[in-house]
Amino acid sequence: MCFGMENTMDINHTLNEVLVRLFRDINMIEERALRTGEYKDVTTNDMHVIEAIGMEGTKNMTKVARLMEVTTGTLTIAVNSLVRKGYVYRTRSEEDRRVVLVSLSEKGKRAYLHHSKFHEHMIDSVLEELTEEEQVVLEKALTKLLCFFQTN
Amino acid sequence: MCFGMENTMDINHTLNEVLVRLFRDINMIEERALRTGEYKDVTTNDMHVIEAIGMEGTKNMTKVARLMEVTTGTLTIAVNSLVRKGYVYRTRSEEDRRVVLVSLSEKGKRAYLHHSKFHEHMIDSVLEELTEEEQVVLEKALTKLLCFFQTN
DNA sequence: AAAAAATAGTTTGAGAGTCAAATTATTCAT
DNA sequence: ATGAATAATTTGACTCTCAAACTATTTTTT
Repeated sequence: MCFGMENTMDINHTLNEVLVRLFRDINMIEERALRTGEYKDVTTNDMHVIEAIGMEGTKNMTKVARLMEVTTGTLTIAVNSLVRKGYVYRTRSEEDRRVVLVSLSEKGKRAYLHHSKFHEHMIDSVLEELTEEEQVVLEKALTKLLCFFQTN
Repeated sequence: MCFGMENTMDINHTLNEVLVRLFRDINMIEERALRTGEYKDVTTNDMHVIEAIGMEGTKNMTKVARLMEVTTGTLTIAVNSLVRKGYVYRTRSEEDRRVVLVSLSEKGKRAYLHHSKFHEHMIDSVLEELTEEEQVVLEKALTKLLCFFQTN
């Protein structure tokens, strides 16, 4: 009922349609779902930084940049903004004073959990209408899709 | 074999992993796959414009902008660049001189086909490992996923 | 027919995100 | 102790985005 995915279309075409939409809209969709209430000022990119920093303690800039596959210069700018907005702490390491350590503030941790809850909710919502056998097929297909990307 | 998706993980977790990766990396992945050879200078965004203009004749700016869900101002800039790079023609309508008509050049059409081939190849790669019933299940699951996005 | 309103597109100003290359500060190695 | 390597930031340039101002043209109203 969501929109016209009538079964007159062949599966190949339908799949292509769905994937094209997912590709094109996924970031916008996720951003819209995430930027609510307390987290109005968090962009998708901000959220990825928050995710990469993670809940456990601190990480240095190079490590976070590598996780995100961006340059440290790019990350510096993203972290500037997140520090300004109060999601991230930035401190200099005492052992090696070249190193900058970043970590999530309480607000940052709340945003992290907000984000994970969204993902859980999404997964649950998708899975709850599928049988176990169907879930296995979905997993197989998506893993294959990722595999295709990583080798092409 | 692509990466560690061992079956010790429960399916929910695996699915979440895959979706997170697809979310985060899909644009980068697609861009990397598309920007090859002749099409080195085509960004993902450029490709979406090319897709929205389409293979059949001309469209006006407003129509293309609506398809892409961006403002006409944004589209003007994208089209400037695509005209400069030789993928798109821009002409003024004779019937209504306010209207600007855009269409794909030969190079633009080749890029369009390059893009569709990539998608076809991708879909085939995913489907070739699934039985017909599994394909039906996959379609159902993905449609559900898209549905979730469009209503949440 | 003249004036006002509506429409199509471009331009402008501003902000986010990105990279490569230059720069600064610090540590490691010889 | 000097030179090389490393960590991060800064700079300059580009793309993508929007809202709002603007230009040109067409349509509607009076």
